[in-house]
Amino acid sequence: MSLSTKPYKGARDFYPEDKRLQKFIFKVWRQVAESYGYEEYDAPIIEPLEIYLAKTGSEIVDEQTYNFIDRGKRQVVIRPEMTPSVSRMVAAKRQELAYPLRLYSIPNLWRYERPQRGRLREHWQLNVDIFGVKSIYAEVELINLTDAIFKAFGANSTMYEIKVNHRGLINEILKNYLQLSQNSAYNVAKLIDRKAKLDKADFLDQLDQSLLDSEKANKVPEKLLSILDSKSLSDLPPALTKSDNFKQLKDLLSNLELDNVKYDPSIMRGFDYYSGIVFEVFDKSENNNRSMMGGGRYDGLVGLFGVEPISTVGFGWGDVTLVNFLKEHALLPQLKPETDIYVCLAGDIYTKAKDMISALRREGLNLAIDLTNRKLGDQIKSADKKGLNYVIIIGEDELKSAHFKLKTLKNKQELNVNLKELVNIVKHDSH
RNA sequence: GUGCCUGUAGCUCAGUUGGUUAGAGCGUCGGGUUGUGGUCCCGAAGGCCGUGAGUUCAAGUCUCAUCAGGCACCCCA
Repeated sequence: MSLSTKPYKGARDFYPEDKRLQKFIFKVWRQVAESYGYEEYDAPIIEPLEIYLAKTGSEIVDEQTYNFIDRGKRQVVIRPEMTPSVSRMVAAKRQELAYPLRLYSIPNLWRYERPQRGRLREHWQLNVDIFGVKSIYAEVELINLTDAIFKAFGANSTMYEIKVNHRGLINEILKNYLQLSQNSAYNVAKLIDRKAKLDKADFLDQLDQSLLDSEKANKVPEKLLSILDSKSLSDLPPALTKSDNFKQLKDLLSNLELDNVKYDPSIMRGFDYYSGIVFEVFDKSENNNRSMMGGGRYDGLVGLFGVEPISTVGFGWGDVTLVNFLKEHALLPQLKPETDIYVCLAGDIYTKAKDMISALRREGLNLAIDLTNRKLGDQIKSADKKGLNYVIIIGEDELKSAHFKLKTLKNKQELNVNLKELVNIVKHDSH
């Protein structure tokens, strides 16, 4: 019996090629977040169970976390999301932080679930949060930031759609407008969340099961369907347009100068802690039929740590869904290896060539030396296989003349150059 | 946790209504002479057909179980 070479189910190995893509994604995420004034932070990958219990949503904690009892008999969890951690950190230094506080992080998160397209057991997630802003300008900023990231990856607004809704407005609809019981409201909320995945008949069937007879008699299904069919805020019944929540949504939409944002009454978001506006971005391609990223306002989470609550808006954006998006729209860049030059040695001259190589490294070039003393053809083959473009050959002749044979693998060119010329050519090409 | 689909070489797959020693392409390794790769030519290695049972004269092919993977649901990035 031999050991399996496969990575753990739902988790990934990152070979250099994969890691290069990840580095590229993180770089874009960081650049855009920092261009909006967000600062990077991090937290432990293990957290006490309690910080998820209160508000995350029970199924995630009960059934989808990696959790265990540590040697000190503490119940701990490998973080399934970042929001409770950052809330904890902010609560801990609530008095001394400067607001608005803008934070971002790219944690690796784990959830115990069956892997499928766009959903693994592990992913890297960009988390961006702004603390201490009560107005919808916080939401405006984060949605604009989201859009800026898409643009930075080369996407255009026909490739994705930003959908917004308001948790408070949903609650008003369910409790005041439709007058649902506590229990029915809960079930209907979960059902609305699934609406996009159900066909009309199934949706109606499940709606029927979620409601009390008195509610059905009260025309709840008809009223609800009419609301869910709303394509814009102006389609909502007049009774709802007077609420503050409605006004916030309206304000938000009028402040966003994007042509791919729209109100969608079925956007719910899974986490229980959302308290205001929520938003999600969807790939317009049918092949990626699930939410790419999402977020919203959660004004109550910091307060759970025993301090005065702080208004917060944040979002999470997973790398798996992003890569699917980039692939789908042919936005993956050609990424070059980090190594600039492959050094082939003609003969056993490593010791003599060392100074020459060091001199090149001092010029800021990345050099990989072939240490095998194989035939030159085999050495060049290695460079080609690694995807490198430049090869220099160093042998007795080159050491004497202080020149290199610089080979460009792409076009088979071979130049005899000195150190300065070599540096110029390679640097010019790779930067 | 539930459902559906799929397991044949490192990878992608072909294997006729069950019928002798299991196939291709790519990849790998070696060769085509001495300091020059990608093309081309020649050659080689590499499979208990996921695993276990059953049906049959005969199983890669049929049945069941089991494991693994994919997709969908649940939930969510």
